[in-house]
Amino acid sequence: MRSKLNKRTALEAAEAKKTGQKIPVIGYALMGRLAQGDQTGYQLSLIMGPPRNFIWEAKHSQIYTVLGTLARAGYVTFSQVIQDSKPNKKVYSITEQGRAALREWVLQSPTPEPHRHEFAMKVVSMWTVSPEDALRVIRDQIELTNTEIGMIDEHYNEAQRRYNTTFPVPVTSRYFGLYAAIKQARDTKLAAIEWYEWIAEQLVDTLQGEADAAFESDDSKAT
Amino acid sequence: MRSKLNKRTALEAAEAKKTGQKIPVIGYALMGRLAQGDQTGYQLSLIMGPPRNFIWEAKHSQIYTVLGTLARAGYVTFSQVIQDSKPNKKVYSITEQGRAALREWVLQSPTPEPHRHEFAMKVVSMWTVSPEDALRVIRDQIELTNTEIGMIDEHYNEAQRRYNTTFPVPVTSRYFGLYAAIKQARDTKLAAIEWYEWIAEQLVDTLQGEADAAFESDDSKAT
DNA sequence: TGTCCCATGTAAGCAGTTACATGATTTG
DNA sequence: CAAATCATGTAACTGCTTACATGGGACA
Repeated sequence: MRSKLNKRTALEAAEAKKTGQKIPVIGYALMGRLAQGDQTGYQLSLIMGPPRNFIWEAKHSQIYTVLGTLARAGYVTFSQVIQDSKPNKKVYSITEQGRAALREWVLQSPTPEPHRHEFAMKVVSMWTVSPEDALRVIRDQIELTNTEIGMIDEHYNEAQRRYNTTFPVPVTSRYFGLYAAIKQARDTKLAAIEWYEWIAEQLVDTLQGEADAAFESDDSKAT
Repeated sequence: MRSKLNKRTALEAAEAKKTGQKIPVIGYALMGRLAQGDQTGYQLSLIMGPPRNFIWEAKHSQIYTVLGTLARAGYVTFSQVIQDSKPNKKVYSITEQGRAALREWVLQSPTPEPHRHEFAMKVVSMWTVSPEDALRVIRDQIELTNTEIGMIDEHYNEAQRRYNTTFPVPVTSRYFGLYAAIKQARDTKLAAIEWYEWIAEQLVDTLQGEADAAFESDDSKAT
C-alpha cells in the first residue's frame, strides 16, 4: 500500500478564505469527527449516514460536497492514498483553522432548533380516522421505534470499539460528549414509546367500551 | 403488510401525478388545522409560525405558497372576504378530497424522522473547549429551554381558548391529538433539561476538583 | 453470475429560509 | 408620529434528497 500526499497550496487556501464560505451544521459535524481522528469521506458517510447516526444524519452525496467546501475554506486538508486491490481514497484531516472554527461554533449558544415532529402532527389529525386504524398506526410506530433503539444500541457498542473505550466515560474524556449524546438519543426514544403506549392504552379502552356496548345491545336483543 | 403499504404509496403517487402536485408535510399540517375549522393564511401563519408552534413550524412565506399548491390540487378552496377598515382576506376550507388525502397520510405508518439535534452535536464536540466554557454553553441552553417551556404553556392555554375546550380531553375528542402533542413537546423539553443538568453537574464537579487542587497547591506554597 | 463492499463524485429538484414588497388601520 | 397589527404575496438562495454514474475485488 503506497501513499502520496496532495496537500493544497497556500495560495489556494488563501483564496478560499477570502470567499468566506458559510459552513452548514453538517460541516461542523464532520469536523467534530475529524477532530477525533483522520477519516475518509466514505468512512464519514458510514458513520454519519442512516441508519447509523442518531444525532445528525447525512447522505454520502452531501458529505462529499461539504468536504469539498471545507477543504476550499481551509478547514480540512486531504491526502490521496493509492491502494492496490481497492479503490483509491482521500484521507481528510482537520486543520488548526478548522479546529478554531469548530470551537467557535460550539461556543455559539443557545442553539434553538426548528420543531418538526411529523408523527406528532399525525397524532394531531388522528381523530379523522377510526380508533382501530389509529391504534394500528400507533403500534406500527412503537415497532419502528423499538427497531431504532436496537440500532442506537449497536451504534453505542460500535462507538466503544471504534474509539477503544468503555462507556460510561467521565466528563473529562473527549468521548464523553459522544457517550452523552447517544444516551440522550436512546432516552428520547424510550420516552417516545411511553407516550405512544399512553395513547394506545386510551384507544384500547375506547374500543373495549364500544365492544362492551355492542355486546350489551346484542344481549338485550337476544333476551 | 408491506405489500399493502406499497400499494398505498403507489396509489398516492398516481394521484399526485394526476393532479401534478406532491404535497409536503407542511401541507398536511395545514389541512389538519383546516379540518378543525376554516382559517385564513394569516391565521395559519400565526398558529404554525415560530414561536407559536412546537410540532411543525413554518414561516408565512412558505404557508402562502403551499396553500396555493393545495388549492390547485383541489385539497382546499378559499373565498375572498372583503373587509372595510382591514385588508381583504382569503378564508380557506378543506375539501372532501383534502380530507381523504389527510386520512391517507395519517394512515401511512410507521413514520421515520431524520435525526438532527444540533445541540447534541455541539455536546459531542464540547471536549474541544474548556470546562468553564462548556458549562456556560450548557447553562445558556437550559435558560433557552425554560423559555421554550413557557411558550409551550402559553400555546397550551391558547389552544384551550381557541377551541373552547379544557385539557385534558378524552381520546374520543377531536382535540385529543393536539393536547397529546403539546404535552409530548413539553415533556421532551423537560427531559432535555434533565439531560443538560446531568452534564452540568459533572462539569461543576470537575471544576470543583480543579479548584481544590489549586487551593491545595496554594496552601502548600503558603506553608 | 450476481450481489455486496469499497470509494468517489455529479445533476436535478424539492423544502425551507431570508429578504423584499405593499398598504391600510389601530394604538401608544 | 412611530410602531404594531392585519393581510398577502414574490425572489433569491441554501440545505438536503434522489437519482445517476463508474469500476475493481470478494464472495456465494
